[in-house]
Amino acid sequence: MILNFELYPGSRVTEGDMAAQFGVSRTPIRSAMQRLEAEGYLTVKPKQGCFVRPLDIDELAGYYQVRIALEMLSLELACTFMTDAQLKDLCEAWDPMFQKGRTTNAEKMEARDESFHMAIAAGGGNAAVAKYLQDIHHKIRPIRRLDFTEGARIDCTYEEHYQIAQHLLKRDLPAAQATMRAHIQRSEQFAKGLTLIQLAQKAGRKKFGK
Amino acid sequence: MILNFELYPGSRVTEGDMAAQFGVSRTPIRSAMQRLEAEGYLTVKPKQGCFVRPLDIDELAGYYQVRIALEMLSLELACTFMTDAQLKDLCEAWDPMFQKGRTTNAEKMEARDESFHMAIAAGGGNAAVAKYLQDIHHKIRPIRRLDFTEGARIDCTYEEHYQIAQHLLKRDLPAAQATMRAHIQRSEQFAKGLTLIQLAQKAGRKKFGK
DNA sequence: TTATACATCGTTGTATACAACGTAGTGTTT
DNA sequence: AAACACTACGTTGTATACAACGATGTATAA
Repeated sequence: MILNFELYPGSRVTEGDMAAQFGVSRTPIRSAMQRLEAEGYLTVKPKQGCFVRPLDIDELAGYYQVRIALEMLSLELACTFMTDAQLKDLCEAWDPMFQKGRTTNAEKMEARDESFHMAIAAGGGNAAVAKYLQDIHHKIRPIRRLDFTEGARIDCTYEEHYQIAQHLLKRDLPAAQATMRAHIQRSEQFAKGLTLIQLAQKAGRKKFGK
Repeated sequence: MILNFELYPGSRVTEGDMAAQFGVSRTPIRSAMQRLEAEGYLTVKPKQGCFVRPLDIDELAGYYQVRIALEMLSLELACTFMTDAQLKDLCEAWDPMFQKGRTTNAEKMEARDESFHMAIAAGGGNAAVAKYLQDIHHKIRPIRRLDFTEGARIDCTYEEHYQIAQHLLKRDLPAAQATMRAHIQRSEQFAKGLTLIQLAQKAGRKKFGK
C-alpha cells in the first residue's frame, strides 16, 4: 500500500481527500480504509477522521517473537510432510553457488525471501500457520525491506536459507530450527539498527521543517 | 455473530435480505460482511453473492497446533514478566476449592476460560501474541463451547487452570507448559468428538428434509 | 484577560439510486 | 431431442445526497 512510505505516522487521512486523489467516490475508499483498519495500519475515530498508526519498535519486536514461534512449528511440520523433491527444489533455489537468480533489488529480494518462508509453511500442510506467518510478514515488511539494502545481508540470507533447506532434507529438525532462529534474529537485529537510524534522520528532518 | 448457529455452511446470504431482516440499508450490512469475509467466516463472490464458509475439522486442527505454539510462548513471557500478585489473583480465581464462581452455563464458562488464557497472554506484555491468540479463540469458539456442556470438563478445566497458575507462581516454566499443552489437547480431543457427533446428527436431519 | 456559550465547518455513518455483470430460464434451430 | 443464443432477473460494486456528531474558532460576559 501507499502508506509504506510517504505518509507520516499520526497524520490524518480523510476519505474525501483520498477519493479526490484517486478520482473515485468515497465508497471504495471507505471500503479500503476499513480493511486497512482491520489490518492494524490505521485507526478510524468515529466522526473525527482516520489516523495512520505509528509503528513502534517494541511492537515489532513482539511480532518477531511470534514469528520465531510460528517458524519453529512450520519447520516441524515441513520436516515431517515435505517431500525430498520439494526440499531439493528449495536447496537449488538458494544454492549460493548459483549466482544466477541473484538480485540486488531490495524489493525483489524481499519477495524472494518471503517466498522461501511461505514455501516451508505451505509445505507443512497447516493453512493456519501459513496464514498467520503471511500476516506477520506483511506487518514487518517495512523493516524487513531494509535488511536487503546491503549486499552482505543478501549473501548471508542465501547461505542461511540454503543451510535450512539442507537440514530439512536431512530431516535434522533441531539443526534446521536453530539455524532458522539465528537467521531471523540476525535479520531482526540488523533491520532494527537501520530503522533506528532512519527514525533519527526523520526526526532531524522534522526539526528543520518539512 | 449470528452465523454461529442457524446458518448452514455453504448457504447463500445476500446483502439485500440481511438489510431487510435487520431493517437497515445495505451499506452497514455490506460493511459487516466485508469484516466477516476478512475474518474468514464467509466468502463473497463478485456479482454472485456471499456464501458462508463451512468449517472443516482439519482446518480447526491446524488452528489448535498454532494455538499450542502461541500458548507456549505466552507462558514463557508470562513466567518472566507477570508479578506474584497477578499470578496469585489467577490462582484464587481458579481454585477448585472456591465453589463460588462456578457456573454451569457453557457460554459463561467459555468466556471465563478465554479470559484465563488472555490474562496470561496480556501479562506477558507481547501485544502480538495476545492478538493472534484472541483471533484463534474466535475461530475455534464454535467447537470450544461444546467443551463445557459437560460438568466433568468444567471440573477438569478448573483443576488444570489452577495447576498452570500455580506452576507460573513457582516460576516452573516447563511444568506450566506441559500442563497447558495437555490441557489444550484434552479439550481439543473432547470437543472434536462432540463435533463429529453433531455433524452426524445434522447430516441425519438433512436426509429427512429441513 | 480568561472562561464559557454558541455557531459554523468538517468528518464519518447511512440511505438510496444506478451501473456492471453473472446466472438461469426460455425459445429457437439443427 | 439436444445444443445454442438471447433475454430477463438478481446480485454485488459504485456514486451521490443527506444525517449525525465532534472539533474548532469566535464573540460575549465576568
